[in-house]
Amino acid sequence: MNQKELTQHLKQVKTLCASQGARLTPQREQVLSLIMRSKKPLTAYELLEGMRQEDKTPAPPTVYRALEFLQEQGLIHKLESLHAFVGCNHPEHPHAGQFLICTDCGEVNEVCNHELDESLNAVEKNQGFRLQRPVIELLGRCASCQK
Amino acid sequence: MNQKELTQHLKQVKTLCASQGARLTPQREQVLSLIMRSKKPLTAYELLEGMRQEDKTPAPPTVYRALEFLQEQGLIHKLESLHAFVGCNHPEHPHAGQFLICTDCGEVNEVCNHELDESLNAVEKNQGFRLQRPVIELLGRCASCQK
DNA sequence: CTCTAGAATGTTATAATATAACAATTAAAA
DNA sequence: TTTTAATTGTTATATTATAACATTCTAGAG
Repeated sequence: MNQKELTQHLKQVKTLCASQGARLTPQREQVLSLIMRSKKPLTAYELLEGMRQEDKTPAPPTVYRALEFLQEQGLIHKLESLHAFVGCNHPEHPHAGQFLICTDCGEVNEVCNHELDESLNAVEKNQGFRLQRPVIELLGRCASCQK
Repeated sequence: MNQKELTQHLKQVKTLCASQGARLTPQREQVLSLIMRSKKPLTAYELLEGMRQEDKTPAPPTVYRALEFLQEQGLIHKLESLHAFVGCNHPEHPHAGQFLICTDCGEVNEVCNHELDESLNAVEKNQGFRLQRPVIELLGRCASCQK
């Protein structure tokens, strides 16, 4: 996401947070910006690096707290298989993500496959299971890396 | 899995490994047994505890190596969202697992949903993505924990 | 059977990820 | 303005995982 897109995104996110009574503080906004600008998922410690100022680096709890907040607001997703975080492009309606993760170039693509959603619903029904947090991370090689 | 089932399972697994030229050493067998007997997924360090003998505890690389071997042989699955391992009940034909994980009681249920598999195939085709390792972990509440 | 190469294990150290606990500060609400 | 709750700062430490190198074991060649 380039600077222009980011500005636009942040504007939308601020409105969203305001409507939820959630406070997007400067620190949280900084973490979100770092994530949205990155082409690749970022780990907590990579974000800490990114937050470093001339004189001081924040401590781990700082970034983990920001990440917790951003996840709660549905502004980012955590990729369990990578211990890393990616931005959510559709924060306006909460959803669990489905991710295609290229093990070659590292790019991550959030997809919204309806059929897959329905399969999950079916599993829920069959098993009497109440799904709260689906983790769908599809690791493999993306189209361009196969050439 | 009870003692009798475990014995039966180990017998099958030994045959399987033999046919692959893979060596199921006593240590690897011990780790597999601990995992198969457990009702809950076990972390690497829980397994280390389980491997402790009167006088000495093995070091972390010991258990991580055994876990690596067992995963390669398709005898166990790693749950990324829990940093823990569960046994595979159908090691005879290799497969990626789909897991229902109860966040209440901690039980894990490996399911084999065909529809879900097909959805994954569809995603692959649509996106030109070559799926190598799907991570499907469905966290929620199991039927009995909802009562 | 012996030798040897490769596999497996042992050992030490440390990297990478994540959270607990409590203090200080800031913002919102009464 | 006060006071309450949320946020941030700080220190320490827990948890998960791997690197690097030494030693031992095992299967197969000769």
